[in-house]
Amino acid sequence: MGRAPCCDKANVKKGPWSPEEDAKLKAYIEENGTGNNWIALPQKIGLKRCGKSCRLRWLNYLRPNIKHGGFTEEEDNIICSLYISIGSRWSIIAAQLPGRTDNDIKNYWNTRLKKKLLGKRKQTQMNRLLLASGGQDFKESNGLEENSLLQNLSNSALERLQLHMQLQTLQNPLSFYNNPSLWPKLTPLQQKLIQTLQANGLNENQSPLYALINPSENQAHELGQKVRINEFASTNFKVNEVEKSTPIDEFNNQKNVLNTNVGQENMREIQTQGVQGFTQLEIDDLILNNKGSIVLNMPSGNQQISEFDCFKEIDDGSRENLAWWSNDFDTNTTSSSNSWGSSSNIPQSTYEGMYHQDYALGYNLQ
DNA sequence: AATTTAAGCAACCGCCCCCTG
DNA sequence: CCAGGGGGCGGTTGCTTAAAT
Repeated sequence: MGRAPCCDKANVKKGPWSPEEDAKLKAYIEENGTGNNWIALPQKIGLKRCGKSCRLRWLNYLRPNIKHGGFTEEEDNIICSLYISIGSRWSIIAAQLPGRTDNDIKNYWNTRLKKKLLGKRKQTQMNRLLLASGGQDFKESNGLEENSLLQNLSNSALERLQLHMQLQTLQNPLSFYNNPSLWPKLTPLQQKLIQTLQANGLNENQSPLYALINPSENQAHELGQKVRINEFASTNFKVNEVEKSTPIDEFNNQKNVLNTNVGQENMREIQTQGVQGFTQLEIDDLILNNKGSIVLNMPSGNQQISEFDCFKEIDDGSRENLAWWSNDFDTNTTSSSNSWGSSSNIPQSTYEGMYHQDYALGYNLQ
């Protein structure tokens, strides 16, 4: 049993409003107001429209001082900053822009502003992060649903994170994302491996051992998401490696991965012939420390970082902001999509604190 | 010039908050 | 205190127009 509809669906007109309908509605409301009852309004005027439809038409097009199109650079900045801070709370965003409606801003964001912000090239870069983190694209490409780094992020949060990083990169070329010196360090043995390869003029993929710590694209695909995440970690970002396995599991996992990744032949080659410049102990160490899951920088234990630690170098002191990316934010603070109004159950201080943090960043979108 | 594809946008849908009786 | 229903909201649809082929 659903609830009763707000109007007689069979007897209401749908679709675009005619000038006559607009005129009727506008004239009536200007003279009498809405009477605080939208549902009853169309009957009074003699309009065959749903009350909600009347309300929408009035709020979005007929009421005075509505602006359409021609968004200014300043408005763009405000929309973007607020979107990053609070997500798709269009009514709140609209409240900061006199004359703009939530619907207009929503459409503007979805069709233009988002594209303006995320250029083609940067989009590709960010997709890599999403892929590596188990984002939707990657899920679709390999069907994996579990073990994603950012699986606690909602789509909206991911998008905001993406935008935040994008803007961070544009604004600060020395930020974490653009600064290799901030990227995680290789272990001494891993450095030695790479140096040895370079010294011998070998391509990385010519070494079966190297494949242990840097699987190729299709190898990663075969191995699934876990490897993919770490592959990305090895070259670009610190990411979180969720270790759920027991040591025995890890051992078996390692065997499976080695069998799949390097192949029986390569493993035999490594084990029987060794690798030039490396002792058997070092080879074992490399294999063991990389655990088959190709954990380059987080072999085990202490080097692991918590989920959001990986972003703490985005800009120092702003780690608090990152809480707003998480699902906790979306679910815990907004039991519904529209609980952000003046009657919100969120303490005002929290709201203001959140609001000012990113808003103060004053992103320049040019 | 005709057709297809993409973009823009108005309007609808359905959920949920909260007021009222 | 509770249930019903109106208002408000975000997500989505589908129509129109513009651009590309």
